[in-house]
Amino acid sequence: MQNTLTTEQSRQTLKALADPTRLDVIHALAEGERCVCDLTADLGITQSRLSFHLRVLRDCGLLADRHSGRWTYYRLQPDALSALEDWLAALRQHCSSSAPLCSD
Amino acid sequence: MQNTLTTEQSRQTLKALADPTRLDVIHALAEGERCVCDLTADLGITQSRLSFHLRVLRDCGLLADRHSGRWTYYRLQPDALSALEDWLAALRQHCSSSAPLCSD
DNA sequence: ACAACTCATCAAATTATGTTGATCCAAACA
DNA sequence: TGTTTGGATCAACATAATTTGATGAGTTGT
Repeated sequence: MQNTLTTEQSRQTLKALADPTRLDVIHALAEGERCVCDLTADLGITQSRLSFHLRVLRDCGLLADRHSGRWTYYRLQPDALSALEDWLAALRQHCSSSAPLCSD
Repeated sequence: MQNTLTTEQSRQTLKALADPTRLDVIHALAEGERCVCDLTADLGITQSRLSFHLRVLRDCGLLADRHSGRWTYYRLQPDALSALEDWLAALRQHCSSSAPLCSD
């Protein structure tokens, strides 16, 4: 329940989510785990390009992977989204606490 | 209360937050409204560089500005953070709903 | 062993972002 | 009016992120 993300981790996650291709990946995985070759077909992008984005998403914890035979399956880690929500909420609360206008 | 952010707006906000200088700006403004010259001094960065980042933050709705005399004051818009939280929560719920593993 | 398949990784090319320094405009003040 | 100040904007440069195409490593099936 507590927010264990550092500012740097949050920044990496924000950056990871701020890309259209990666959001497409996330939406594709929302329906369930998929192997890379299926994702490549679903999204209509090249394999190396997808591999690049999968790595970004995995590195910040948004995805997890699993190897089986010659396939690699990727799945979402919703906890990473929760952690980011917590971090954002803490930031917002800090911002809302005291924000007087300048008296000029 | 409802989330009115489009995917594109959310993406812009995520991108805006994913920058160290801009997070510094947000933290500086958490204590209250400030004029650009004070922010320049507080953050120790050049004026044009700060102006660039203020624009990014204002364009995505995280900041609002106010002109008085020859000064421009910037302040946080915590609602923009709330809206992003809502968008993230919706994304997470969509992701958590049904995510079966592949049977292989 | 060989061939086909899945996927990661690398270098090179491309594109997007951020920084710097100069310039401009408007407001204030002498 | 001339001068200074606060701040935005622009062009040029610097840096970072993404895309592409090629290569390689591991797996499966023949």
